[in-house]
Amino acid sequence: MSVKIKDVASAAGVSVATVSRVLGNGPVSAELRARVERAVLDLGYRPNLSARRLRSQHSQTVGLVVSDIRNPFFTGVSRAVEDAAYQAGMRVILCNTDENPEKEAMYLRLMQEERVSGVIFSPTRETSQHFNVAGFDFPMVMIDRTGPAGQADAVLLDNRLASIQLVEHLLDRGYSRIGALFGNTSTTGSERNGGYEEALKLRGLPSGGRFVAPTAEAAELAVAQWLKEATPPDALLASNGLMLLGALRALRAAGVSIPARMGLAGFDNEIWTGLVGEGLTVIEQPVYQIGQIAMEMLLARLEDASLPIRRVVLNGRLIERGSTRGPSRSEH
Amino acid sequence: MSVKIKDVASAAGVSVATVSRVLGNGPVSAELRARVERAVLDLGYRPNLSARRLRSQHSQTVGLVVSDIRNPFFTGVSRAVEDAAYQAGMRVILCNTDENPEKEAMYLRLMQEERVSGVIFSPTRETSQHFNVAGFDFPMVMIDRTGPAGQADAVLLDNRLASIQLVEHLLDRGYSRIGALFGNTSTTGSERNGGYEEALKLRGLPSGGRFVAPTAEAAELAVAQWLKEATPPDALLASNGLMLLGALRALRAAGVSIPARMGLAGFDNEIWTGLVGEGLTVIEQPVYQIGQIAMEMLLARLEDASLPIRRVVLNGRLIERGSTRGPSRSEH
DNA sequence: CTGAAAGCGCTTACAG
DNA sequence: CTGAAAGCGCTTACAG
Repeated sequence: MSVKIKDVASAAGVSVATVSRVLGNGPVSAELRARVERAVLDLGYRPNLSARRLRSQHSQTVGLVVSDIRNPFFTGVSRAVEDAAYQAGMRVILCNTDENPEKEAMYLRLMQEERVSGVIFSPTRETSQHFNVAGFDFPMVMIDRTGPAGQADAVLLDNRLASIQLVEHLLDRGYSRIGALFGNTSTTGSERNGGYEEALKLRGLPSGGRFVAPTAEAAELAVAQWLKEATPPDALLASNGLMLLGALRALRAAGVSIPARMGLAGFDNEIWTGLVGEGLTVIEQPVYQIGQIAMEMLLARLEDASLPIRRVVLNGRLIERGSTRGPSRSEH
Repeated sequence: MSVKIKDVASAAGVSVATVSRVLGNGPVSAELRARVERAVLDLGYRPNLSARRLRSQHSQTVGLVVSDIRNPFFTGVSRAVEDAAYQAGMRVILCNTDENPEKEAMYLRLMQEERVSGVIFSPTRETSQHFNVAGFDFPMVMIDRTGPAGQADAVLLDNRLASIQLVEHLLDRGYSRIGALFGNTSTTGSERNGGYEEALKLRGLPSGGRFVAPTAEAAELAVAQWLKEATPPDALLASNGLMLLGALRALRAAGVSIPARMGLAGFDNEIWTGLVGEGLTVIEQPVYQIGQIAMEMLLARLEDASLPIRRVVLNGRLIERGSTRGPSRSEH
């Protein structure tokens, strides 16, 4: 079948150990090294990574476990993780869990079978509550969502602060009945709701965040219903790109003008948020950096397992656009 | 360290061969099977996939080599490939090549080292021209872009037809000077240009497609310059989602009204194309199916290497939106 | 610096 | 149906 280390050894007239050392940059005389390199090229030899992993007990592989790679946030993160991983000579295995705790469990089992070096994980709230990092042979870095309190490294957005910024921006612009939609499957939703409530309470205003599935469809439905109620909000905050999209669709379908009749703001600076109407006000997350830092933290821990557990909290950036320019004066 | 098959064997009082057979659904008596399964559960045993792969000579892994996972087309494809792969008990290794032939070569070498079962590949034109599928030990399925003529399975859009549909639609709507932007790194761009020229020639109209890097930035620049020329087009066709975005930005920056002063249409039904202004007319690609079919073709070939080489060509779907409603009458 | 030998954790003929 | 043994392709002590 394919050429193996033994073939290279005979072609170069050395032992397999020497070939292995050349490949691994071990101590080899210049002459033998040259002969081996010649033979590798001539034969087109490619080491078998399964054999190498089995023998060396290092898989040089990291798992990336997220809900759906098609969520632009995770798309961006994954690209950063890949870049950093390949630079460090590691492979990435990507897993989509669809916010489903059973799939999460299944993929984590798979990661064990792969004997991955580590995992970068964005868990559902359910999973993060009752699972024990100690039950796994590999370190984990949580991204976007907190894992079990203090058990693992994490890189997160300051969700509370971001929500506060968004709410205060809306209030400054003259909106007063601020509604909000949060995802019900992650800790992120709860944290953002926390900031939202805090900011309103500070001004003595009532809050009324609603929790729905973190999808465009669920958000669209929720907003459509909300508009039919007695006192609908005059501004809406949506907790991720998909939900912001759903909210926008519902408002358009109902003919509610933005920003006059309804202010609209949310999370994730996706391409379309800058193109739609006069633009949607959003909190931009440092997506690429989140992936990059997660990978750095993982590599650091692989170097030194005794490192203290770390949480890196990044600030989002408020991008003000037309969708929050303020309510129409005519209503006052 | 971690529990291995030998531990399970002693715990169950059987040989390692029997444990292996239970795991692989081989012929084992009900009694021994039960004892082994008990032991597997008790010990939390997880087979080591590197060892399994080395011994069985089956990696159960496919490589997915694309230019950038953040291109929504490839994001969608990758999700479909993952889904199909995991269902077939296979793993996916994702590689981003950034339209760079050197990275492509590097990752294909890596695929050899992984001893992948097969690769799903979207090559640059340069790579596809002078590379030999026979030089690899694994089968490939090309997606989105033709590989070396007739050497490998492929699943493609009918790019020529799609371009024709787009051009005829623009002509029907009253546009007459139709410009076009195509990516210069793939066969896809050439094919789409072919359809574009053919459709115009049929009506006796001049064509003038321009080839640029398939990025939003390059397209934006190209359109900005085009607008300054003596006779700019009255409609523009852009060959993928990123270029369509760039074109849109350039038109907005120049204050050119769509669809009155300039019709705009392109490829890829990305979310924002339906949200912007009165919507952009696009050809929708069956993204998920492309990934799904690619994986099916790969699995079929792994079953039977003697299968004839196949090309699956899918039709796009024209979605007519406001951006091509027709030029303003005032000009006539 | 170099080589012979052991062994990583499995699967798979081979016998029985 | 079951087990003892060989071997997948490497790396890594161990001697020299």
